[in-house]
Amino acid sequence: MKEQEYVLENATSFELKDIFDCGQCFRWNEEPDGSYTGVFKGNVLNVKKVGEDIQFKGICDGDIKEIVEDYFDLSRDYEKIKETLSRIDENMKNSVNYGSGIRILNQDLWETIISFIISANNNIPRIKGIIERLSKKYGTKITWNSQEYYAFPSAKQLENVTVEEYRQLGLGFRDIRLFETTQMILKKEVNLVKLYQEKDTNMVRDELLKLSGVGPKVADCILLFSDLKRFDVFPIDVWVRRVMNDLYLKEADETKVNKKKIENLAKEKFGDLAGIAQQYLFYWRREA
DNA sequence: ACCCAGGGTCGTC
DNA sequence: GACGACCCTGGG
Repeated sequence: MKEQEYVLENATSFELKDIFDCGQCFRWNEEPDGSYTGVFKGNVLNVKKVGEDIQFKGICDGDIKEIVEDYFDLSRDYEKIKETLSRIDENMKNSVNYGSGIRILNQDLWETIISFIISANNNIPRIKGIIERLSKKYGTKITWNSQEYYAFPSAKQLENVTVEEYRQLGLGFRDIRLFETTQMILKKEVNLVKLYQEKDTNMVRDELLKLSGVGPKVADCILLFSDLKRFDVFPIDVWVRRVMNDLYLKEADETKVNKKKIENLAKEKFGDLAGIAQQYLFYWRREA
């Protein structure tokens, strides 16, 4: 663990605000100078955009270049993805244009599972607060630039945490779900390592659905936003339901729109790119 | 003061 | 399959 730097020159499809505010992650915060600092996979990193260059610096558990290339999904051709999606229709063209700097991060699977269990029927400021308190109380401290950061706690670090302690942290009714899921993972009732080896996305989803607090929406978010990295999913939340109804289905009462109908439409329109399409649409509808 | 919604899931009917 | 309950917080 030592301080390192890396510069990605002439970056395309890489806007800090789009990446960190599009709803996929909860631990990146904007600094006064417009850069962002975050904690992930035991690293603390500051990311700054200067012209078309992206400057990374921080303390990393490994080689910074490799860590950045993996986490920021640098090997994927987002320009091509955007081109494909833009050709679908005018709506997609607009949403892709709005969130043109989005990249889907390769986040730690365990952290993503817990984070999205916490996200259920919750709002983003509160989700961030809960995760921060959880990390501060049970995670490993990392000091950088004389500031203290806390890594997301491992399953092992949460092994003996009680439901009551979770409740005190402000988890609300999700306390029991966090407790049960942690125990299931520690006992390998759901084996996270094996999830990476399974090719069929539906098989992986079925495994994730065994976890307490993981329903269809959360499972799809885990599949898309973690380093499982499946793009052939389409997480449907209130915002996506809204935007899909406004653009395509046009039913009077959006809350009564059939989920299966949305799923089928997404599959038909976006195919293997449904996940990333969802993210452009979500970000566009929520922010614009 | 009061009500409502927020990246849903779960148990019950 | 539909329905209500669920903790907590910020905004109207």
